[in-house]
Amino acid sequence: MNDQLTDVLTGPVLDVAPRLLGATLRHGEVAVRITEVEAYDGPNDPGSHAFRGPTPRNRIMFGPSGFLYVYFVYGMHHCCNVVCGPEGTPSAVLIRAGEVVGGLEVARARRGDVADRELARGPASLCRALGIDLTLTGTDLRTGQVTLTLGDPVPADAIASGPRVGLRAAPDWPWRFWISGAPSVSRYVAAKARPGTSPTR
DNA sequence: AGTTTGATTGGCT
DNA sequence: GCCAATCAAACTC
Repeated sequence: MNDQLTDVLTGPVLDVAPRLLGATLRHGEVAVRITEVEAYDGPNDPGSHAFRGPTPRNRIMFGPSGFLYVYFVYGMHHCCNVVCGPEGTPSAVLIRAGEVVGGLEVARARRGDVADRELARGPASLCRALGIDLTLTGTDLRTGQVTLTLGDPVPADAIASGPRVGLRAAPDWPWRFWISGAPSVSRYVAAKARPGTSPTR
């Protein structure tokens, strides 16, 4: 079964990332329309978790496209990615933000007292609204508990791009894509400098 | 076996 | 604007 989703996701990550804008990610009742993503290009990308080769955490990225890669950071947050590219190419697209379009009550209960447009604003907030955690890494997005459904492509003139958020490596690559003007798009934050490292001298 | 760090968020000086 | 929270994974002996 070679559906449209598989075909699209198996392409180059820089094509896949903007194509995921407007797509719907669903887990149970909660569904999110994606408004912001970032591309990570495996072995060629010092910002990627897969840059230094396979590990227990990132191994799902080395398999075929169409699976969910979830990781845990800062001792409290989950972030989720869609694995893309051909098998053996560890590329992925980080799902950074979206608007809740289904299961609003459940999402509100998970997120607490925030405005609806902020329910899935930022990658960790999005995972929390959707109830995504480490147990869901490796989920098949065509047949699993978490599913991805493509929307109509967002026109190129409605897509903006810029540097990825919070990266110390390759901070200038403009591999973050978002729907221009969408209120759920997160704010840009530069990586914090490492102590003892001064930019000049 | 011990140390460092982080694809973040929310609360407070 | 700045900084603490909090721990799994990666990295370094």
